[in-house]
Order: sequence, then C-alpha cells, then structure tokens
Amino acid sequence: MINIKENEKLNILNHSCAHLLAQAVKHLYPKAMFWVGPVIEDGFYYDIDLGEDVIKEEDLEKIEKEMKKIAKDGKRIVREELSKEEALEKFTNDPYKLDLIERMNEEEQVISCYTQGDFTDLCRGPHVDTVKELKYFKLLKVSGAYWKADANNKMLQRIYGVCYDKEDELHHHLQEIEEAKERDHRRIGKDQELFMNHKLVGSGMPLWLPNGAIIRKQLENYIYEKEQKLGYNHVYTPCVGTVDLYKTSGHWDHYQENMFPMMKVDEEEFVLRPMNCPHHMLVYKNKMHSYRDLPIRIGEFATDFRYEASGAVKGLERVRCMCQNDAHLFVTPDQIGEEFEKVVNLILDVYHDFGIKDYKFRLSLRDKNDKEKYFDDDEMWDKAENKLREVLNHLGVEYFEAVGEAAFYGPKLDVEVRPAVGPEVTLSTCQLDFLLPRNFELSYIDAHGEKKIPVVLHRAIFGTFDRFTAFIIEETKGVFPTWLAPVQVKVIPINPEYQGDYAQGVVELLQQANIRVELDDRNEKLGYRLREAQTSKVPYTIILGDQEKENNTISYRLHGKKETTTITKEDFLEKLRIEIATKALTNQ
RNA sequence: GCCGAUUUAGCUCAGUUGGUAGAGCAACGCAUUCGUAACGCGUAGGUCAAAGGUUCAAGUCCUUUAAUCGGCACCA
Repeated sequence: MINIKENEKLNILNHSCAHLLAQAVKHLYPKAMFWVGPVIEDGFYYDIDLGEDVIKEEDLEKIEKEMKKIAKDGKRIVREELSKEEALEKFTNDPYKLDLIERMNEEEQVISCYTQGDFTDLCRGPHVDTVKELKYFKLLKVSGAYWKADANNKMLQRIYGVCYDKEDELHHHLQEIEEAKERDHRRIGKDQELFMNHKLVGSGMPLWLPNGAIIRKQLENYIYEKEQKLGYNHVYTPCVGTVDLYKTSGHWDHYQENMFPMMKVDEEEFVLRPMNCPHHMLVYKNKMHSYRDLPIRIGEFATDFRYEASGAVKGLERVRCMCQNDAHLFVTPDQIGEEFEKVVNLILDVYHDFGIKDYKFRLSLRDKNDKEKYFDDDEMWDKAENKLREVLNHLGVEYFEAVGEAAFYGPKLDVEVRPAVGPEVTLSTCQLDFLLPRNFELSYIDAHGEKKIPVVLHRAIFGTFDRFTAFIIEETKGVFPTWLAPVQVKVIPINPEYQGDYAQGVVELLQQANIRVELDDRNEKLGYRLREAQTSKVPYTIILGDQEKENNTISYRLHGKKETTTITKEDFLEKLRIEIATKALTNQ
C-alpha cells in the first residue's frame, strides 16, 4: 500500500479531506464538536463528539454525499493566524479546541486556523487551496475511540477515510483492502481447515485441526532443532502454578488482571499460568551453578493462558490460550551483550528462512516519568537500555525506540509485523530482566567463589506458535512451501479403474519417504479433481494416465502453474526430498 | 472491557410492510469412464445463535446473554 504519511502531497490531501469530513458532519449533525483529525498511514480520521447522536456505517454514504456537495461548491481554504488570546476567544464555545490551544507549546507564538465556507478548524496546516481539489475520497469505517486514547475518558466517534490524487489510485487502494481480506488467516484457516473455534470451548480458544496441526508440528520441529544446536535445553513444565509462585515472581501484583481467576483445590490456590518465567526460574534453581555453566538456556513450547479483553481476541493472532516458543537465558552480567546478540541473530536467521522481509525492530524502553509502571531502579534501567542499544548498533540492524513500551522489569526488543487486517503485532521478543532472578534468589558462584545473581533474558523467536502461524498463513496466502504444506502431493489417476493400482503404488512410494500424499481416485472427471487440487493449494499434483503407467513415470503440475512435467518416480522423489530438506520457500 | 455492526443448511448467502424457510457449492445416491480448473439427474440436510417477552401469529418487533466482525483501549 502507498504510505500516505510519507507522501507529502497525499498527506496534505488527506488532511484537507479530514476537514471536509468535519464540515460535512457539522452540516448533518449541527451539535457535533471536533477533537483531532490526523493523517495516518492509510488515510485519515476525525474524532468527533456527537452528543447523543450516533453515526452508523450506513450513514457514511450520506456524509460522503455531503462532502462531494461541499467540494463541488469549491470554496477556497483560507489560513488565518491568531495569537493565543485571540484563539481562545474564537473557540470559546468549543471545549475540545480550547483544550488543544491550552496544551500548545509556549514557543508556539502563532496559532493558525483554516476556514472553508461556513467551517473553521484549528489547524497547523498546510492544506490544499480549495475544497475543489478533493475529488477521490472514500469513507471507510466508523467506530468508537477514547478521547486522548484513555479508556477512562469519554468515547468519541471516529470516522476513517482515505483520499487520493487520482481515481485509479483510490480504486487501487480499495482493491488492496479487498485482497487483504482474501489472505486474512481467519478466512484461509476456515477454507483449508487449519483451525476452528467453538462457542462451547470459548472465545480465544482455537482448536487446531489436522491440517493446521501439521504446520504447527513442522514449526515446532524446525525451531527445536535450531535451539538445540544453539545449546538450549528444553523442558516440560505444568501450565498451572500456585498463587504463591506468582507472588514470588511479582506477577500477582502486576499482572493479575490479565490472568484467569484463581481456582481452589483442597486448600491450595492455583492459577493457569500466563507465562513460564517462574517455572523456569525454579528449574534453574534446582541445583547450584558455576559461572562456568553459564549461559544456561532453558526452552519450552509452553501453553499459557491470558485473560485477553473480549474485544481483542482475533483468530490465531490474539488468543486466550497460546503456545509460546519460550526460553529463558541465564547469564552473567558480562554475557548479556553476547547472548542478546545471539538471539538477534537467531531472529534474523529464522526470518530469512521464512522469507519474512516486512518487519520492524522496536527497542522498547521505559518511560522515566512513569514510576508506577516500571520497577524503580534508574541505574539498572540505564545500564540495560544502553546495553541493548549497543548490541543493535554493533549489529547494524535498523530499529526504532519506543518509550513506555518496556516490560515492568526491563527493556526489550520486539519485532513488529503487519497482518492482513488490523494493527501491527509483535512476533519475536527478547526481554532483559534483572528483577526476577532477585525475586527467586537465583545465584551462581563466580570465579572468586562468591555468590552472584544471574541476569535473565526472556525470549520467544516465533512469539507464539499461534500468532506465527497466523502470520505465515497471510504471508503465503495459504500457498505453503512444500515442507509446511499439510498435503504435499495429490495423486490423481485419470481413470481410477485403469491406473488405480499404479497410482496406489506411487502413493505408497511417497509415503515410504514420509511425503504427505493423498490419492484422489474418486469417480469424478479429471478437470473436476484437478480444480479441487489447485484450489486446495496442494504444492504438487501428480496426474497418472496410460502413458505414465506404460513408461513407469509420473507427470506433475505445480500449484498455480499450467504446464506439466513428466519424469521418473525416482527423480521426482529426489526433487521433493531436496526441496523439503532445504525448506525451500517456493517450489519450482 | 468500550462504541457500532452481524449471527438463517457443513460453506457463501437470499428471505418484501410479522402469516410459519430458499438458492449455489459441499455431502449422499444414480448415471458417466473421462489427459489438465466445475458433466447431468436425483436425495437428504435448518428448534432461523441462546433465553425471555409482545402478538391470534415472530427468521422478521422488544429485552438479555453469547459468539463473530470493524475500530478504540489493552497486548505475545
């Protein structure tokens, strides 16, 4: 998609369009008051207080019509500059604009506003010269949005729209929105029977169907091998813990609202675990450790439960029961940099293997002014944050810093990706933690025979298998590389009666080689079965007729390709073996 | 959780102002025996998300609950 925010001309167009929207809303809803109407990556929005009135999706058409009408009138857009006093006077009946004026910087001597016909709005600008220039726009959605992004505040109504310079650009954008819906993992998940949900199991509790389970198993095997090679030790631990465990870790005080409620068994109080750190701390503590043993890397594919807000739950992307590709790395303070670097390299390695190119590294730091939200130890924080920055700079990876996004106990590196629909999500994460080892009184014996506290790195490369799978579904549009595909080969005898036995032989040969193969010997026309093989996105379709049977060969067709290739069974098997072993991204 | 919308057959959807449910695909049966994206005919399939209410009568109107969707807030 065109990033509107980074395109100066579209930026001005969209911002002007936000004003046009506000003007139209004011005409139709005279009581409306306006908060802010910024340009975003894909267009613009305006936050509006309508009092008792409600704008519904079906009203957008009406508003759009009014916008077109105003634009056609072609009023000039006039800039006016005011002093703060004048501005306060001019907007004296508008509490929202007064709030904005009051919050403006002292240095800002001049406050500007723009007038188009009967509508004036406070704004820095710039804008287009006349509303006539606003031709190719579309209102897309309407929703609630908290004033100043604070859930304690009143909910305003937000209208989203998009504006382009040319008609075909707008058309193209709308088409892209439709295409994004086509690759939404929820849709593909249903079509290809990867996962399902059921009311009786509960919201955010996906059931992985056989096809999805195959993909997940491949992902598990893949990352398990990588981690084993890097010296990780994998464990299994229970997905419940006592309340005391989480009191020890500190999560009980800081994370309780995100946990499923406590359950009492006999006299013990348990919770479903929302994370695995406490369990892994205890695994570490099982025996004494020397500095020579460190780093110790404890990994687990661990099921966790989090009480996610009902409105946040989404397919496999945001769930209440998830499986983390988790690990905790116990290191000496000296080893932080080296170990963090290894994690970053592993992330880069994995993304390369999956062909993931569109992602952002986010260095999540604390907000120094928010003493409530973060563990209070400035020295620790500064040291930790600088360490991460240092490594990232050393590696030369691009990243941006996000103040106020750190965990309670330390700074972290998050990798953000954009799903087909909805805002960016975090995939991988690596978090530095000085606090948890203290809370669990972890130690190792250093070279001088003294007890020292190790540092912990929490890390998840896939994040959760759930979210990563959701992302891979959307990346591949459901056309999985052969090593991941639930069914890798579909075998179709042209006439099951004549080539059925031969086809059965080919199927068995492939099965012997652990290829996931299906035979389609239904009494249906070839075209019909071939079409189904293509729409189900199986990478290889083998077609067997008399010619193949006579020559002891097979003919295969790749998903999405028209041509057929005829080779020996052995050559085909070898080709597949290599493709799967190398985890090739695209088959050819 | 908040604002708004939606929920009808396995899937995608239709169903006028309230009069007692329909299509296509899929499934099953019959016929067909076929060389690269849908042959034909037939059969079966629904407490219209759930509960309550209004009415002579509710898929349709009202209330509550749940799930889903678009955002917000939260977040792996």
